[in-house]
Amino acid sequence: MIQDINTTPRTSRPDLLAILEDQGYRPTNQRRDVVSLLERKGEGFTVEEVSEELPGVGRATVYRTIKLLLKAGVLCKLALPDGAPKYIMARAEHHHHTVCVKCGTVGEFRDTTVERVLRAVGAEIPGEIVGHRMELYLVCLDCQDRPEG
Amino acid sequence: MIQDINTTPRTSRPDLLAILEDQGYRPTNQRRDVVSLLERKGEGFTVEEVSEELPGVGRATVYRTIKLLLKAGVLCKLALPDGAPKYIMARAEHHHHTVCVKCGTVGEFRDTTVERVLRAVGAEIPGEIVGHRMELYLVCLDCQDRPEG
DNA sequence: CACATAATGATACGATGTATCAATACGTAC
DNA sequence: GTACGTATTGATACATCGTATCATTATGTG
Repeated sequence: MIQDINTTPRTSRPDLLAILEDQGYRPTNQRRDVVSLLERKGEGFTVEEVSEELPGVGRATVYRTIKLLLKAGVLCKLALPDGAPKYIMARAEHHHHTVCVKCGTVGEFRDTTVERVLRAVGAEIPGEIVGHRMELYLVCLDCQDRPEG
Repeated sequence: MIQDINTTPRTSRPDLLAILEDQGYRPTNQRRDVVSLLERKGEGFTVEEVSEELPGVGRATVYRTIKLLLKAGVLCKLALPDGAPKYIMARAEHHHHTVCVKCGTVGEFRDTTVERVLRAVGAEIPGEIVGHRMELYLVCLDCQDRPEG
């Protein structure tokens, strides 16, 4: 029922730049730099963090590129308990995220039951469901092992 | 299974100021002003909006008071699709929110299945679940009726 | 009343973006 | 390759959502 997709291979590294090109966007050097860094990172990052690591690319351009990748569906934006945003490479399948509230590590899971329940709930709520957001917050095993992080 | 708690009476208007006093906070005039406004609003608001309606209370104090109410559990903080925060008076029972992406109206629902599924998912994920976030985004009936809102 | 402390407000600051707009790079047509 | 129109960029300013600081003020208690 539940699939820990962390142990399954990630969708074979998509060529993010090619995805942008397919949508009619130009493959500029700045975009090349950004997606190249994201492909190396992948495991949960903030935009400011990316921007700091790319001093040669303007901050606005980093935001713009990440916004394009979000729209293209190759990035997910998720929220920490306080609402702070965090990004992670998306998978092909719809899924949800877990976030360790101590170390910030992001995990992923997929559970068909969750989707079925959401659909059932949606069917009984007036209005047309157009999306949802769901994150599980946890203390990961590593952080449990060292109580005073 | 699903309860539309929008039609059930809200927890008999709690005296927010008394709740703060019970926690050892002083019932100042500013806090009185803030909670009085929140008790009249209730249906989804931002802090800036509250602050603008209370020119006599400093912006920082509004934020501080709302933070106290959040900690006390009498307010919920939820996120719009873009992550923008919105607050609403909490109910006694745990519940989730729906947000109309057109008009921003917040609704509430409670579904025991959702909680059971989340517990089941949590049991199979390494680490200790300490919280979750879930919002449904929809286009409410009113907004469906006027297509170009 | 006096005193210790909690609370306030002004201000500055930090994070997360978006809008503007002149300068530049890119793709295409020749 | 050149010229041209347009997409993109970067600098800057601005908007939102908060928090930190700190001198001033209000509050509760003895």
